[in-house]
Amino acid sequence: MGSARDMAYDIHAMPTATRPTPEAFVPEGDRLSARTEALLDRADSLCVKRGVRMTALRRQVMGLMLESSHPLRAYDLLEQLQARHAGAAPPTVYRALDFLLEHGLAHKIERLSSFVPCVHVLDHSHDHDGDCAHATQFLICRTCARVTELEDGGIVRAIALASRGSGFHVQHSTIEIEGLCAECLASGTNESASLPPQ
Amino acid sequence: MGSARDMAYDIHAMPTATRPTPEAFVPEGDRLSARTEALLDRADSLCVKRGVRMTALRRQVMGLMLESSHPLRAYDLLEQLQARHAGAAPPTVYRALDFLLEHGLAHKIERLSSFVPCVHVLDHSHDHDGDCAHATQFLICRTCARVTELEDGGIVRAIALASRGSGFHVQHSTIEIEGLCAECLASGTNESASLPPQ
DNA sequence: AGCGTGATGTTATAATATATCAATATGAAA
DNA sequence: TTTCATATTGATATATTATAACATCACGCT
Ligand SMILES: [Zn+2]
Ligand SMILES: [Zn+2]
Ligand SMILES: [Zn+2]
Ligand SMILES: [Zn+2]
Repeated sequence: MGSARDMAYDIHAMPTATRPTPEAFVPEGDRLSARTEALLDRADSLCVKRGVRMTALRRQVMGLMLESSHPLRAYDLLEQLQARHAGAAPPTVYRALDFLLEHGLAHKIERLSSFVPCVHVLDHSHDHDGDCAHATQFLICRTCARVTELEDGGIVRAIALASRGSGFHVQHSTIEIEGLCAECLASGTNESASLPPQ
Repeated sequence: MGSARDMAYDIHAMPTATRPTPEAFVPEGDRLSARTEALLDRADSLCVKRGVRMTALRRQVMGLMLESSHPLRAYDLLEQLQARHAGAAPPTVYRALDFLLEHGLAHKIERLSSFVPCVHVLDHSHDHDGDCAHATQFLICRTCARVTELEDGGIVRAIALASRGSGFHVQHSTIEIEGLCAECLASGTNESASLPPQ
């Protein structure tokens, strides 16, 4: 029943030199917000430091996520990508996502089979070394579908403690917390944003 | 109705008219362990208390999970189910799973798109009321693929605290912790059990 | 220019999950 | 018992999510 996801404003303000094909005569309708541009540039320079390439495609996918208020599914991204990028197919998107996930520039929300850009690209003290996989937790609002990324030490410690109690060595944790965000609580709106139950 | 045990695996004790094909003369090969039978009976009586029905199909699916050392995917269950239940199709399994999840008799491991029986069916002080949705956390071993269900208050409190800090009202949390279990740590084996990376 | 590597294009298919409607079973009411 | 409403299952089709496999292309290096 996936439908009616918001259209995202497009991505097309990349550096001209970066653009892959000459097929792109789309009249540059939709610009990215200043914030998005800044974050993309930040992500780009992180990639340079790490000796990996933030290609036009990857930047475009990252841009789509940054411009969205909520998590996007792979095929949402594909659809939006196709508007500008005729040949795009599922692997196009999944590869870009794999790269972004691998480098900690995006995260997958398992419960939603959806993806969000990492909010810590900005403040990355994480820069230099390869701690792309930081410990994160997500707050998922069932009403407005917005997702908030946390990096809460208390949760991490509690998990470490409980795991140690079972003799378990933690490598990665998926923490996805569903409920109602502060805004939706305040406004009393309660229509669920078509999230899976429970 | 006949005792729950009668229905347990004797799917062929169904009205003849119901049976799709005559091919089904499977001679009752596989018995369930005593532990599984006990847990099934426990689950059954929980259902009675709640006024819902632990049908033969549901019991069979639950039994398959209980007999497995690791999480099973829906189509794993389907395949095993089909050995006894000729007409089984994807909805057959997903419906049974929906029921079991709804009543807290099983859990879905999102990271693995797989399902495990709830270990707390036994000690359910949870009996009477409808707290089917207890707060759980899962330890997933990347080497042996076994999953351990926890109910750790420390984790729950840490999550409540962090969420409150964001003005967020928690309804449900998905906590899936990947790493190495005590046994695999001890034995030093490290071949991954084909789990997803990171 | 020639080469090696990583990135993308392209097609096909696997794996996971749900929609829909028909048939049947179940338990309670009449 | 018969009747009825509802829950469950059967059966088919399809939606959604994700990957395999191989060809081609772009980039950096010599
Ligand atoms: Zn992050
Ligand atoms: Zn909200
Ligand atoms: Zn449980
Ligand atoms: Zn293990």
